[in-house]
Amino acid sequence: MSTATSAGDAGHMIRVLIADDQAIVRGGFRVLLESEPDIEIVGEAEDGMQAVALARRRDADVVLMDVRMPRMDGLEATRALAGPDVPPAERIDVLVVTTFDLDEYVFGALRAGAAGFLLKDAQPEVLVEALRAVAGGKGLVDPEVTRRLIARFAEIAPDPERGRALEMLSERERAVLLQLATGRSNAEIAASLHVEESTVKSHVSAVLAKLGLRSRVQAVILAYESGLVTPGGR
Amino acid sequence: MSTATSAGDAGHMIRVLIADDQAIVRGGFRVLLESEPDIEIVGEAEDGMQAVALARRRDADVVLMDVRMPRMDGLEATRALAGPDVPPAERIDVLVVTTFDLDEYVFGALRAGAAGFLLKDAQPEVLVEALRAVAGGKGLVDPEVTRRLIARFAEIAPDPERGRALEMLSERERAVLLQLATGRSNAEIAASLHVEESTVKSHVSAVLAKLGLRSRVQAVILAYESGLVTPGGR
DNA sequence: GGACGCCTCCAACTTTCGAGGGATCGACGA
DNA sequence: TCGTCGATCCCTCGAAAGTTGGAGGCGTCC
Repeated sequence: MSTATSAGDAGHMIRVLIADDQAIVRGGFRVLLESEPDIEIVGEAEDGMQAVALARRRDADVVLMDVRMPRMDGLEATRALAGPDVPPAERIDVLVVTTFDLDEYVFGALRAGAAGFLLKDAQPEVLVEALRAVAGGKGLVDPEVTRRLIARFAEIAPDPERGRALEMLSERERAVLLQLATGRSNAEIAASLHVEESTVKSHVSAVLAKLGLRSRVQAVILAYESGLVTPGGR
Repeated sequence: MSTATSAGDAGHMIRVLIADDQAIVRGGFRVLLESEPDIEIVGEAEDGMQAVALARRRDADVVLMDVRMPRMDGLEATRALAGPDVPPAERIDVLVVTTFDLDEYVFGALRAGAAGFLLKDAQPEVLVEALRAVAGGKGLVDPEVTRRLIARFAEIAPDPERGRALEMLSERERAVLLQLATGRSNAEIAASLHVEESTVKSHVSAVLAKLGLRSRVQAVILAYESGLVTPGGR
């Protein structure tokens, strides 16, 4: 929350690395960006490996990342620079720019930690604007793909309303439900919680009774539907 | 895919309805938009009820929707105009514009079917641009909130990689897994699939064996984690 | 024609669940 | 102080869930 020192600051240049396997494309980006007073191109990479290494060595603020690249693709490289496994202090923002408007790329890039996603046919001003937004701690998704992103989001987003029911559970019962949702048996939950299996059974029964369910499977489903646990559960 | 007749077309005006409970705000939007040659304000509403009714009666292309409103809030109104329960032909695009940058509003609006989400402190040009984008079948989310949208998306998006395992299942086995993920018992699945319970047990055992799992609960978890089923499961 | 995978079913068996009783203890509020 | 609630444990018992080892039919591929 405090890292972004307002990118457009006078005197503070946005250090950009361009990663694309085609020299022509890199050149295009370069001429486009070099005319901007607040943007500085600190390097070019022609594959994902180079992109990750150079971004770190040159201390880039933002990496302009293509998806299709040899050796390591843009999504993997994004994961290495901005993914959930990277310590927050070491993260480098990534703006993914690709020719291909594929869900696989869009959702993949965003899951990988990209802060922005643009199509290469976007207006040059949009690219620059997106770069500034990303460097400023904001995000930007091409309007062309935003609709699909929203649709997908609506599809997979849990309903917080359904989570209201979970409020009637005691703390311990919620803990047990959390364990249930990992697929553990009563015996395993007991071991993990350092209590007897009989106790776990009591809790499970209480959970089912309070939520009006008939089996642990239904409890797990509710845990997912309500957002108590998420597929990417970290 | 074919509806969007390129909003900025000469001769084709974007019919906009403004929904906000504060007259001053409506007035602000009005003067801002009336100077645009391709935008036509077809009405104003001061609550959600009015917004929905007027949008339909005036055949609006886009509704500029505030969130906090009396009688029916903007999220509910959005659901009524663009929600998943509305037949595609009757849907009216909604651009949610609010003062408050709350996750509840952002995610709520997008889940409700909004095509765009802006904060009221956005630049006027951005608002106009967003309006055109939405009318053109595109989407737009304020860069200020896009980061959080992406982060949330990454958190809840299933990993398609984990779905690869499901490919080794037979069609019938996948059908059984789908039923499992609704919380049905073996007996209920049997009834629903018009087979004997013993058959269902065979299939369930096969599913568990193929996926290397030990209980139906784990199978259901995999179904969610892989995206075979989603919380918003329609 | 045989091998193979899938779907359907069966029976017998073990293990796990989950419900239905209790019980004790401590905390907290009326 | 009493009542309530949560957490912990106990036991019983019936009902699910899963395993194992079949079997027959059906289609495909070689």
